[in-house]
Amino acid sequence: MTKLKSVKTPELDTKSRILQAALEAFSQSGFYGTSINSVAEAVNIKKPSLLHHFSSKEKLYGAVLESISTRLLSELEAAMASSEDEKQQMLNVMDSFYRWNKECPNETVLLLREMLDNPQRAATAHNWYLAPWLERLVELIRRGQQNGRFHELEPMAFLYNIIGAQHYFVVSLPTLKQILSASDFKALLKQQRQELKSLIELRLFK
Amino acid sequence: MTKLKSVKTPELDTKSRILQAALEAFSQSGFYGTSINSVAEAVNIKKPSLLHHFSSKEKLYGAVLESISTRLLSELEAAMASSEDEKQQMLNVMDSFYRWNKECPNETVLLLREMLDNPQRAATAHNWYLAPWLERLVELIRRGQQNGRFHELEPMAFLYNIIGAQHYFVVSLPTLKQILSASDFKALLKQQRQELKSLIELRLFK
DNA sequence: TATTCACCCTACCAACCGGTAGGTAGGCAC
DNA sequence: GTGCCTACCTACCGGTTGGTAGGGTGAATA
Repeated sequence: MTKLKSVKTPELDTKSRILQAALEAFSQSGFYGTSINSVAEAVNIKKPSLLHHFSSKEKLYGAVLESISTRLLSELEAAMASSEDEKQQMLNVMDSFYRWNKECPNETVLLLREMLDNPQRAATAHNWYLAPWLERLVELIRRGQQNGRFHELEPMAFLYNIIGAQHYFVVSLPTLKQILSASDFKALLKQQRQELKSLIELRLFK
Repeated sequence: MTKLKSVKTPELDTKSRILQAALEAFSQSGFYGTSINSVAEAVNIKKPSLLHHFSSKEKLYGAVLESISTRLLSELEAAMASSEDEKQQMLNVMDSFYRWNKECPNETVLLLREMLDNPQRAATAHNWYLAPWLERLVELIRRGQQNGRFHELEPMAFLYNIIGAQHYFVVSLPTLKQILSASDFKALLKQQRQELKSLIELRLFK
């Protein structure tokens, strides 16, 4: 088991520090690969003290997932409220998704892991993390198509490819970083973003 | 731990049956979530007998990865040799990638898991499973661009988005299957494939 | 016939897992 | 003071893990 680097934000209370360390651990090693002991060590407490705050490993894992989910949802709401224009709204939402990926790669990875480990739970109806994003964006595209501003295409299939491309790119960044030189890596980051934007504009916008 | 259904192909020798069961187990539960005992049970032998064929869990895991890797490589060679025309070659390779995803979702999932679990090992230079695909396709696109048959774009960024979209779609199929009705699911399968093809033709082909 | 060897087994091990029992120290209310 | 709370601790539990030791068997080899 790799030792986790300790979380150094003493201004947070213990519970938040546990959540933070757990997010990092679960995203790096997965549910089974993470021991609550290692999480406890990362926040400099003993295992029973951690279990005082979260009564079981499952509960801790659930709390991490929930904190991600609520945060992601509020991000979406903000992005949707930003504009009235369909094209701009579309770009804003994708931008918001990109920013989340970039700022919280741990969360991105963990949600993908959850989908691999537990597809049935990940899919429990409205709990699935991508569901609200897809729903809102499908509506948005349909609206744009009725207004004659978007090309005719299957919104779901299109969105899944775009979001999937972005999602996959983010989770493979650690690998790419090891393969490419620093300058190539940085260039690819920019190019991928631009390329994705081109795909959206070329395929969706009239 | 979920019990694995036993592999019922008695014509294979034990070693191959172990590999097969291990692939399924690792892809479903990951390295830490899989016990070699459960793999042994799936092929109706005891744990020490499994360890007779693969001397450790790591070795078994490595053997599974290697068998996938060699298979994937031969798939690529076949696809590249299929045509001289750049456009057709491009479509053939993507088709080959698609077929692999479809026929061996376990392998697809496992390789993604490996990237999440162990980015540094996954990236060990020429071992990375996508490296040969990307290399060959980058060359192909460059050639097409010189011939004036492909649009000017950054091959790597374009390819990563396309392959990422396909890859991500495959690993989320189990989740999607639980969310959508059977007919919607089937329709989405078709639409996504068509949509991806449209993206390639629209963005790359002149 | 004697020996080797691949294959599979039972029995066992130390290490680690998630979780519990029970106790201590300090803060706050009365 | 007493009582009660939160936060943390040490010590321990049963169960599971990856891996080892060593024995049996049957087919090939000398």
